[in-house]
Amino acid sequence: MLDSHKHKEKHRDKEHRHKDHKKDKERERSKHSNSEHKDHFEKKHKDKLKHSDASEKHKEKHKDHKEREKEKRREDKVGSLITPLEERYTDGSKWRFLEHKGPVFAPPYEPMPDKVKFFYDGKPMKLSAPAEEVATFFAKMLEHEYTTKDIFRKNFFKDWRKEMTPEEKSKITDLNKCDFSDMSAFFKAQSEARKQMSKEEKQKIKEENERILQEYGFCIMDNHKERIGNFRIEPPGLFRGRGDHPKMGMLKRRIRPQDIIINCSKDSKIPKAPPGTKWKEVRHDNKVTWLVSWTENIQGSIKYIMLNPSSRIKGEKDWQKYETARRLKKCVDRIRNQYREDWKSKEMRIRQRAVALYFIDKLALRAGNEKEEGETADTVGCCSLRVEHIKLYPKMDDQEYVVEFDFLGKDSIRYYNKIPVEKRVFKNLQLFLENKQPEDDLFDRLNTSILNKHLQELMDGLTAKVFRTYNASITLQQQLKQLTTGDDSVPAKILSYNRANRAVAILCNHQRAPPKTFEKSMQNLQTKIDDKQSQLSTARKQLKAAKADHKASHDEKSKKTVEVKRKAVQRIEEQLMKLQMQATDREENKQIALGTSKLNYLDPRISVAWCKKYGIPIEKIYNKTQREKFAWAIDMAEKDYEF
DNA sequence: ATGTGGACTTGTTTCGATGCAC
DNA sequence: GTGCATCGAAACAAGTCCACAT
Repeated sequence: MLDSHKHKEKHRDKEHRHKDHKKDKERERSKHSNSEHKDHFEKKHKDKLKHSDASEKHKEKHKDHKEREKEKRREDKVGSLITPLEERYTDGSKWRFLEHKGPVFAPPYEPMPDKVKFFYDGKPMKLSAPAEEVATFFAKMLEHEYTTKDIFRKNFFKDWRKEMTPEEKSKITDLNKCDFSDMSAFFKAQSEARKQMSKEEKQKIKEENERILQEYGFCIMDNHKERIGNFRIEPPGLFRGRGDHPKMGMLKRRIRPQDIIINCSKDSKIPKAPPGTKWKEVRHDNKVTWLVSWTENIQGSIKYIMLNPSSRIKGEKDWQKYETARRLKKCVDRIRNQYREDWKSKEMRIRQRAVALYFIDKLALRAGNEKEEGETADTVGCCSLRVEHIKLYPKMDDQEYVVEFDFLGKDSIRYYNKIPVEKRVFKNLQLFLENKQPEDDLFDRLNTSILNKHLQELMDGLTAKVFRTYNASITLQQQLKQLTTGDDSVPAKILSYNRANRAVAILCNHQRAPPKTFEKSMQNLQTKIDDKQSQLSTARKQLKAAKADHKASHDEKSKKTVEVKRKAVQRIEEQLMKLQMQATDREENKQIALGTSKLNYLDPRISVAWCKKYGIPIEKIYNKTQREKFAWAIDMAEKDYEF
């Protein structure tokens, strides 16, 4: 009794300190960003001084003016981006005013035409509307591999039966006797018909979508009209978990207004629920960023409607993330020395923590939270690695102390890697493995919460995932420096950029299945290259002939011809080179997905600076959406930006 | 310490528009 | 114009991390 009381007391005390500490943290953070900001502008001014040269005074003056304009714009923009963050958000509030129109619901179920039949045990059977709707979900997926999986079928059938009338329930007892093929064919025809629609019809649908977007796709947050990310409620259907998910095939039920929580400001126009319905709740919580939420029935988790990545609120958060990673850059050496020291600790928990952190740092592994067994696919991250996921080889080929990793990570993507490690790490791993079964935790004295608490003490705001961000961004920067050659052509530079990006994607294990049409499209490209090559040799011959002709005649006309031919050769050479770059890029990219790292791990200012330094149009690196998401960086970074 | 709900980021897959060769 | 490959966007699943309760 007494003990537990004491324990509580201590705990509360700790909490207090924790909270105070947090306030300090916020202040600390503000200071940081302020000085970053000042640095940024000071450096630029210095540059300008250096550049001013008497001979170029006029030009410089003009540029100066333009620069000033630009700078002012940037200052305004950055000002609006940063200042409010610091002034307004120290209390944790995310906005002052929020107004929106609520979500767009999935269209109601449209019963199938009577001519489309469902067969049970070979005989046609008319289903009640609710049972029929769920049947259509299965029918629509009939071509998909999912429907052949046992768990999927079992879960689907169980949930489907819940929607049936008592009569249907007693009759339909075996999924194998269900024939959805007619329904499936109907949907295939339907989607075919959609593709065949006339231009006018397609245009009409497009316009209607645009109208809905205009009405529901935007909100007002603190004086700004902002794009909403996902304003449509997810329609009902069958749950498609990834990997070996124990819940695949379960019915994802239809979300109704009475399931919806609306979040907006008190003084805004409150969104109206559809006629005859009511929201579950309307709240006014400005400590969160979401506009709409509901609870999903598969895992019981909450889903949200939030703003688009281009919004101020997401942009600021993104910017903050990279600033944290840059602060890690400043102290990463210290932290690395520290964990190397900790490999020698007499305490097991500290050794485990240090080895895990080493993996997170070196291999960019994810933290690895515990998951509820049986609720999701069996996947792991660093802290949740099990004995069965690693193998130790004291010697392998010509390397010593090799660790082989083989496990399923996020989204059940396989992580396979063999890496030599320091002897001390290896010895520690051997120690951690002692007297354990394959299914036991490798780091039995560690979890993400312990690790993150430790990291927090090493650096304010540091968590496991910051290492991924940091290592990804620093790798991009180093690789760009290493691979880019100043006098390369633009396509060659872009190949270098993609290679740098690729190094990061490999580090983060962002794999992809080679596209189904990969071989073919590679061949097509090769044919193009071959064609170009023969074009080139023809053009070269023509140039030679023209030169000879000119040598003989020495007239103006032949001179012109030589020039024309020379130009032609040059053009074709360029085209050929571009194609070859493309082929190389595609081949190297066969099993690598660049998108995720580009979007989530690479400080966009590195890319912006690189573009500016080498005169590459930003459009070659970022598409429209990406430019919108990274608007803050495009505006902020100069050619000398350093991560 | 441990568990749980909640909020937010990160990730793959699917869908749909676009552009290109024929 | 047609069919098809490619690409961008939407959809939505699956992580991380934190606060709070016990």
